[in-house]
Amino acid sequence: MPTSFSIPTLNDVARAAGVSTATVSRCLNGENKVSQGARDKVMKAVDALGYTPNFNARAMAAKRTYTIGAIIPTMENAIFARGLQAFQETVHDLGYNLFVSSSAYRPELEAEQIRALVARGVDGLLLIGYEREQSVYDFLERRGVPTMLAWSYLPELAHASVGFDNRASMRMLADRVISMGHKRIAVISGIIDGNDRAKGRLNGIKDSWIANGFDLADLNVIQTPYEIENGAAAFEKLMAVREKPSVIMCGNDVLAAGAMSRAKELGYDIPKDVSVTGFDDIELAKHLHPSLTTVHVPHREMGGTAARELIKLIDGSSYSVRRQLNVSIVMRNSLAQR
Amino acid sequence: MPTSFSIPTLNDVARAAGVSTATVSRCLNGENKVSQGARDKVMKAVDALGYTPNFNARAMAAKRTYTIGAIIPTMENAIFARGLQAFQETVHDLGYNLFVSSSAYRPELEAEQIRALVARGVDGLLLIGYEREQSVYDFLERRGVPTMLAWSYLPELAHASVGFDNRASMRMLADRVISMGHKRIAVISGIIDGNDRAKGRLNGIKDSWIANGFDLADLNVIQTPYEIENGAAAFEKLMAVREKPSVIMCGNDVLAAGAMSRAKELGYDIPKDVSVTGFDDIELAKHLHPSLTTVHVPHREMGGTAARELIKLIDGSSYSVRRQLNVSIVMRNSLAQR
DNA sequence: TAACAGAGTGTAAGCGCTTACATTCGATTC
DNA sequence: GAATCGAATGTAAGCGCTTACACTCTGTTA
Repeated sequence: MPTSFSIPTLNDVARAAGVSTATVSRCLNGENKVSQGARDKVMKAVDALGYTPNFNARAMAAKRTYTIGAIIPTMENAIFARGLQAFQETVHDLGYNLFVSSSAYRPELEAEQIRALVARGVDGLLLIGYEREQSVYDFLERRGVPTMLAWSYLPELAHASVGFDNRASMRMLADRVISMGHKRIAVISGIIDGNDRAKGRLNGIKDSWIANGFDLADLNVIQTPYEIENGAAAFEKLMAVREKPSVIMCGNDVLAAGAMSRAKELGYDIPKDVSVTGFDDIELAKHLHPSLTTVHVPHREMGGTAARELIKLIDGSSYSVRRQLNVSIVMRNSLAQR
Repeated sequence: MPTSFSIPTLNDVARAAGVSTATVSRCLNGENKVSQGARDKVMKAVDALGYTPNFNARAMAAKRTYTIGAIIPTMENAIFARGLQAFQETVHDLGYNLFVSSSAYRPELEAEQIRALVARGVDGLLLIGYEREQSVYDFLERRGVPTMLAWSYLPELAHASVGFDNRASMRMLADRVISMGHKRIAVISGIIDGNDRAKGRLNGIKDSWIANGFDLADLNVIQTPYEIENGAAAFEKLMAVREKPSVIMCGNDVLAAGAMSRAKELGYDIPKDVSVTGFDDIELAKHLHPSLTTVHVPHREMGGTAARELIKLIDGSSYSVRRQLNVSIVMRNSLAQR
């Protein structure tokens, strides 16, 4: 008999309802081969005892957790917020729970978190980007954990993924910028080491720069972590040269927001004195002044698709998608003809 | 003998190392009563097999998970980011893992997530604010799950908490605003239903308003979810009256950012035509133009303290803190004398 | 030299579930 | 009326760990 101090178990419920543990379990798991009478008794007992199934025991016996893990590089800014929100809503609708952790852009921390999540028996995993040690992929493979990669797309990628081509997208924007007459471009990039998205975006600019006949040596680039303040500092540094750039292209909207902020402080008129571009099209972008020209990423679509496809994988589908999403340039007021 | 397809277990390691499962377990859990020889054999076997402990089994046997759960209202904007980051870093340093989920400001979702987390055997819980159904607290009490409340402070609160007095803080700001000569205040508040922080902040303004001899009927308030766009829309609505307010006080910096954005679009000069204030002092606040006058909340300190105190509770301390943190007004350029 | 302490190790009993398999029993079939 | 069937239920064997308890073997102590 359970004392008032102990947590009720399946056994307690079974005893209270006068049925076997198997029947209780079947009830709780929505199997249909339980009579109405038994079902009623069980539910009454569950309520009376305030029973909640022990998840760990369940996971152990069933080897299924209905839990998905997601590891994102940061929660500090809005970059992943919208996509993750959509991912979360979708997995929830499909009957799964989501656990999120953040790796602070550190590969070794990500690896540790992957192990922790797998050890907890997650049914599937969402990871951002594709650039990580082979050993991580080997581990995932060996443990048979379905994994979805998002935010990046490479046609030759061996893994299930839904994302966009960061390099081509940024190149598209750079082509546009150059076609508007800009001949002096400076770049505020994210840290590219271990970050394929940042690397792709920077390379996209370089591709365009070279293709348009410029010299790579003339392309001034600063790498800095994605924080507003860093964008501001980088802007100041890039403008402290004799031949000032006519446009500053930023690796994402957060850096661009920082750049624009410092620009105003220093008395530059955007876009008359200098143009600024971003990437991502976070909510803030259109509320900046002037509003920010950037690359729109369909974050919600990406999150939703990633969720649905990952769950297909979990359900045993052997076809692993590689879906490329379309991005689009959003022309607003921070970029002007030169 | 484990096939190449099966996941290695403690048993496999024990067999490979030629010791008992108890010895392996003791090794892995850092107990000191294992001889160096045995330890070496075990570690070699662990490496060779690529063994990772099954977390669910461990949780079940040990009734301890070294995992803490946190449920925050939203990940969509930066409000909770800094505090949560500090919380996460601190629990990590103390040997715990953190699982985060977001409730989208919906109490029933929060309750569901609390149950899920508790069922998973988290050792402790971080919750935002104090306003929730008594049944939730009863459940937590019954299950003996140490819980820390943050972002709010009420002296009469029965639970462990570390936060600040939202009402007094906002009142302090409102007093300051009124002392600067403002006689027509309008408010863009968060949704107060089920949100004690938003409610406290709004009441703080009302307290000040009344104490300074004004009529509550003259205080124009709009409630809206914390999103930039909503702040913009609310601003427009509040300004569309004959007697325009001289200052718009916002429930947080996100709403203020939206308000300022729309203000510029509509051609208002801040702070000459209308002043704007925020709350939280997120990174964006000082990068807005003009920079935003707001209430600085020591988010990192709050997160760190919450983590340390929660873990004390988990470790059996019966003293549950109720710590009030000091906030401060940050005077910047969006608020002017009137 | 006998008794004993203590360090290192092993044995095995759970932890709270799910589920394969066995059992029961009334309804149906011939 | 016997044989058969299927739906509802029960029995009990794990799932992979931790840990109380028992045991062995040194080195000490009286």
